[in-house]
Amino acid sequence: MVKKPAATPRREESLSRGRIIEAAIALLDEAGESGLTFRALSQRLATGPGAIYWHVANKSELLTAACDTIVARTMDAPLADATPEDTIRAIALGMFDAIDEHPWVGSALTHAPGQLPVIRILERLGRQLQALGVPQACQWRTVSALLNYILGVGGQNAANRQFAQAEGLDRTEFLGSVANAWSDLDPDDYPFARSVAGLFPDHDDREDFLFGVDLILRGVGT
Amino acid sequence: MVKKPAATPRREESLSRGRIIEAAIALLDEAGESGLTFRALSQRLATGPGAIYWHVANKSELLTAACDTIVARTMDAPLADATPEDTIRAIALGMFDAIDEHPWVGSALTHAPGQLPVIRILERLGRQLQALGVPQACQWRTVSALLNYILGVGGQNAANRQFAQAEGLDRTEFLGSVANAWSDLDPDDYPFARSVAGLFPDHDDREDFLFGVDLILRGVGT
DNA sequence: ACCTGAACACCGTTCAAGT
DNA sequence: ACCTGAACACCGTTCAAGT
Repeated sequence: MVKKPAATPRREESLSRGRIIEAAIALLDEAGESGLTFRALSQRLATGPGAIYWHVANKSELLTAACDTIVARTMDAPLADATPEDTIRAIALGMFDAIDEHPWVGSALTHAPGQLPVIRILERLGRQLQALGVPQACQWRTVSALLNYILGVGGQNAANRQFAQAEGLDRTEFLGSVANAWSDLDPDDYPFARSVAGLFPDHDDREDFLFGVDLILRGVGT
Repeated sequence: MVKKPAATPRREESLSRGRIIEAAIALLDEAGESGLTFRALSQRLATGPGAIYWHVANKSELLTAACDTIVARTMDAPLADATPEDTIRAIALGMFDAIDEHPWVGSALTHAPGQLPVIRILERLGRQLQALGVPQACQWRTVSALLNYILGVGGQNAANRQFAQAEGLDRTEFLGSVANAWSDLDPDDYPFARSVAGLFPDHDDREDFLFGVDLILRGVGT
């Protein structure tokens, strides 16, 4: 008598877009950007790869949707009443911390220009610029500047993490290896990079990030 | 008598790292980021995929090397004597234009944190900040801010191009479709995004970019 | 030393077939 | 309507074998 091979365990709830996105986030957090695979995802959901396509158009849409879940959660966090400047700082720091916790969000944002996750951030920043009295004609350029700075830092952070992970280094080891590489540069060609490599391992990413936000805000104020 | 199948045409010069990078740049310019494939590249070089690995460690190294060629060319361009501020503007604009011409450079930069292409930009910017009299303790944070802004804009530009190309739209059509999508947002949830969508299709990316650079420079000056 | 190209271990995506 | 899973058309990378 031929016995059927042990069936894969039945999932309890039926598939849904929400459950798929939830599983994608968990996978991305555990295994990084390269860990999100339709095969790995369908295994986690106890289904076949094809099933996911019933609820989601393709991988890019899935990644953007996962990113949007994190961004929405971050942007919906209530903020204490504060000056527009402080609120902008809080929004920016919120994104910085979210990307720190979910590095894949940094690169997902870069790959979804003009999409909902980016719009959410832009909307919150823009309102504060209006409150700040930035003239209408300058509002677009000013949010753009703030947003692009935030996206730039986020992308670099994401890439740093991925790089470190690929080499099996932790943050300190990775920064150390970069600092070493910079110190070995030709003194004639790269005096500045060398001069800055020394104080590199002790710096605080978060403080540096905020410094840049303040630089822009100071520019807006004048 | 068995005839051998027509041999693939012999290449004239032998393979070298330089020729591979050159071919990679041509391929990236013609077919975009997704066009760079070891198969496509080896066909263009009239060789097998394995041959490339003799000269180049892997795809990521190849992409970074191609990116570095463009960045080096851009950073080595002589600049007219000018104030440090104007020189910084020229450096930033040089990168903006290079990414405009080679959109893949924008995303390659994001994926090579702390690597040579980024160092080249950082070095040039940093020297101007020194000339500007930025105190040593602030130099790292200030270049970081400028650099991250440039990388952020570059990444967005690259993504915009890729998106437009994937949908078969030109720049104007793409901007129009984004503006439409923004105009359809819920008026209660996204008033700012909607207010800004209107003047969206006529804006000048390059001017917006420069506006952000000036914002940061103004912040540095105070 | 340098090159060849088949083979390996993956991908995202599709689609006939099932329930 | 929703799910299954084999199949398709790709990838990057390796490696025995050639010159």
